[in-house]
Amino acid sequence: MSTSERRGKQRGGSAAAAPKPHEVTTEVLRTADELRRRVAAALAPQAITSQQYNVLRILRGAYPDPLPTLEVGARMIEKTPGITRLLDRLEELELVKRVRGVEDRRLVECRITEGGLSLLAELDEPINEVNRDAVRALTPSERRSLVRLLGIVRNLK
Amino acid sequence: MSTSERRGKQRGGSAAAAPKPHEVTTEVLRTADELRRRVAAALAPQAITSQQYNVLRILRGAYPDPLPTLEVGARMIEKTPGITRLLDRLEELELVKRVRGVEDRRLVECRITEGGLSLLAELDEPINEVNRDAVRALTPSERRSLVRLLGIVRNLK
DNA sequence: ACCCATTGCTTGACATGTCAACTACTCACA
DNA sequence: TGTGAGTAGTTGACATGTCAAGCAATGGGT
Repeated sequence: MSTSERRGKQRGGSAAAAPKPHEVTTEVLRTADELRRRVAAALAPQAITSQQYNVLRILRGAYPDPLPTLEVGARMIEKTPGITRLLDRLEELELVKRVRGVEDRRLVECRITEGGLSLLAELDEPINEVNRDAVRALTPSERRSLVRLLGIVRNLK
Repeated sequence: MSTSERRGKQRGGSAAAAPKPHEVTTEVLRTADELRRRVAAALAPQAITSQQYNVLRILRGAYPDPLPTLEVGARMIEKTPGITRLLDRLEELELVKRVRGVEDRRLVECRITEGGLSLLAELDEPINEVNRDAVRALTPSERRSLVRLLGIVRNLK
C-alpha cells in the first residue's frame, strides 16, 4: 500500500483527491476510444476507415504533389509496415495512385486522385462536426489547458 | 460556420489562440496512442498484449469468483465479439479457465488461474511505472483538471 | 406443454497494428 | 568498378476491432 494511504479522507476540502496515475491514463485511453468510435461512425456512410481517411487527408495536404509511401506513414500516428496494405486498398478503390519514383527508384510516390478528393470533400463536414461536438462544452481556456496537459503526458519520458 | 467566427484574430493577448477542435481531438488520440505503446512495451517481456492484460486484470478483480464472458467484455473499453477469441488464447495459455454455467447454461464463466495471477503479479510493477511516469510531470491539481476535461469531452454527446 | 423474442456467445470476413525477414536501390568508399 | 551499409517498401504471420449472421438456452405468455 502506498504512503498516500495515510492522508485518509481528504481534509473536507473543495478539491477532490488527486486521481491516481492509473486513473489518469485510463481516462485518456477511454476518451480516445470514444472519439475513435465517433469518427468511425461519421466515416461509415462512405465506407472508409479512419486510417484510410487519415491517409487521404495527408495526401490532400500535399496535393498536387505526391508523397513517398513512408513519408505518408510517418505523418500518421506512427507505424510503417501497415501503410503498404492501406495504400493497396486505397489504390484498388482508385482513391490514390502510386508510381515508382523516377529519380530514386526505391521510392513509391503516392498521390490522391480526383475521386479521393471529392470523397474527402463529402467527409469534411461530418468530421468537423464530430470534432466540434467533442470540444463544444470546453471553454477556449479549457481547450488550451487540455492540449497543454496532454502534451506534458506525451512528451516527458 | 459557427458564430465564433466573428471573433477574428484574437486580440494579441498573453494567451495563445484557442486550439481548433480538430487539434484538441488529435492531441487526445496521439497521446492515447503513445500511452498504448508504452504499455505494450512494458508487457512485451511476458509476451502478452494489452487487451489480454486488461482481461486478466478484470478477472483478478473478481477472483475467486468467475465472470461471464460478456461481463468481461463489458468491463473492457467496449466491444463484444472479440472477447471470445481473446479468452480462447488466454485459455490456451492456461491463464484463464472457462466453464459452462450451471444455473444458466448460456453463460460461460471465466476465472483467472493461479498462473494468470502470478503472471499479473510480475506485470503490476512495470505497468504502474508507466502510469506514474506518464503523470509524473503533472501536479495533483493538473491531474484533476485533465481527468475533468477528458470527462467533458467524453460525456457530452 | 409449446412458441417465440431475448440473451449470451461464437464464427466468418475484412481492416489494421506490429514484428521480423526479405528485396530492390542508392551511395560512399576502397 | 565492386562492395557493403543504409534506405524504401513489401510480405508473412499473428492479435485485435468490428460488423453481421448463426446457434443454443431461457423465460414469459398462451
